[in-house]
Amino acid sequence: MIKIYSTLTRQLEEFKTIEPNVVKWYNCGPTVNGLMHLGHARSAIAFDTIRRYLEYRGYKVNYIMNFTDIEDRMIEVANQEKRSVLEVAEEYLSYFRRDMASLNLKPATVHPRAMLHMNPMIEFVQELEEKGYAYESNGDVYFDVRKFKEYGKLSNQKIENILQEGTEDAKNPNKKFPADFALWKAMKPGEPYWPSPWGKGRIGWHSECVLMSGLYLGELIDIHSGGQDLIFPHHENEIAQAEALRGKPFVNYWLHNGFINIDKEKMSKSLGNFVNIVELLEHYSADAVRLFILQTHYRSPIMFTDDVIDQAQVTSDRLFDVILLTKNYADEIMEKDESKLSELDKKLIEKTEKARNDFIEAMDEDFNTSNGFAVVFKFSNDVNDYLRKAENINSSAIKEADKLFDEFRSILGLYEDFNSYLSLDKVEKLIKLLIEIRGEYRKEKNWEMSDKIRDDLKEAGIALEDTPKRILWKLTE
RNA sequence: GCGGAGUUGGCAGAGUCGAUAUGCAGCGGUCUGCAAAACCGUGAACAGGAGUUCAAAUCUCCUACUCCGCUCCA
Repeated sequence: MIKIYSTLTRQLEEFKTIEPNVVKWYNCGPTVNGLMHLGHARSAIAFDTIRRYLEYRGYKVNYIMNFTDIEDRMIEVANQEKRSVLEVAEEYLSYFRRDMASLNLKPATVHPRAMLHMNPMIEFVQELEEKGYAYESNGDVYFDVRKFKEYGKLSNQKIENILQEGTEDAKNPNKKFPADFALWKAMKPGEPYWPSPWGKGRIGWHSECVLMSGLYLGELIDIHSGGQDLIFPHHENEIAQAEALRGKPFVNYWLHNGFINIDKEKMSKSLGNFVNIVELLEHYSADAVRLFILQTHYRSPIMFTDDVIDQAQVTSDRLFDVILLTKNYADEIMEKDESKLSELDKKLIEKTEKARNDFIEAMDEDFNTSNGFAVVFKFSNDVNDYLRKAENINSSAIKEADKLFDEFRSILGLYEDFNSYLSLDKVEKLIKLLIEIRGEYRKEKNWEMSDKIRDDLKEAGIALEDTPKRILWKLTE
């Protein structure tokens, strides 16, 4: 049984989907006005892993993650760079896709974009207005939070404590009440716009996600997720719109990931202390970054220091080694005689089963990847031990271990590409070395050994050709 | 001010009433022609104070400190 902590109830709850074996999940994605940084990566990796785990547990996960491409900051950046918002969005979007791929993040089922959904959003705001939850004011449209009695329930705040006087937004004279939030923003000079019943303007950020989640997943969804900073006001405002309009619940489980801190401060765009993913990946592998993030439970804060990510790199490399060694042996064709299982074989098989169960147990408890990794590391010790101590490596035992490593890798999103590890460059060096050694044998007229090397290589798909001047080699098959 | 999370060994980080978390780094050992790797063992922690309990890192209260949200932000 999977348990999930929901921000709304502030406790662990049994995970039950609306439809059997299907998860409807909306994750609030980034605003594409800059490069992907470690904070985005934390959120994306945490939820990517949870998604992968749910898939492992047999769910079909319909995972929607938006890209916000029209927003105050988008316009700001566009003006700074003297380009259109669309151009800015296109460029950073492509960078995001690139960085997400390099972190081995699975693409969402759909990545919707606000700009492409302007008409249904306008209709959505109109409906809110018709039902009396929204009011127009000088071309803006605001949500009247006092009309929604449960406002504040997600962030656990009383309406009178929200938005104190003196904050920028509370002073907005178009609002009836300081906490009211914009559904539609009237165009200012130089801004992009869409026509609407209230004049030229654009959609407010908080409406985008409600509308798009409804469009792609339906009115009630299983999971809605994002960073902890989105609890208020963003998700609070989503609930207000969705539930006011529809008169029924919007989301069953609210998931929020913790932040990454640098020097005891949160990493954020506004503080300018963020670490870009492109730059980080120049020094550390994507696997190390994923491991660094997943070693900590997704709701806890992470302190970023060079030391800690260095440690993660070492750990990641060690883990990779044992998985690679296992794969090397699992790929070999060995006699499969299960009646000849040694004590060590049997023990390894037992440990494999136990590790799988322990891992599932850890992950079932609100996706506790810390405990999950503890299981993975213990198991990797056992396998390392087996690989060195077993008299004969039994194919059924090592293949089970390899299979479990594959499961771990696919859930945690680690070491996806073994082929790139065995690069042609390395193969080339290896072949040249063998040719050199064979040359020594030929000098000694040790034809038995030199022929063996040539024959065995040929069988492995590497053909050697002895020509007068040099030895040519090529890969066959 | 209001709301929330937290303070665990050298570092990171789980655990939440009774077991050895785990990783990195130490230290010792095993293996070993050399090198490397690996495995095993080991030391070391529960912010401070009071209370509840047979038993508390784990529950309650108090104190101190940290972080987050209340403003665009993952």
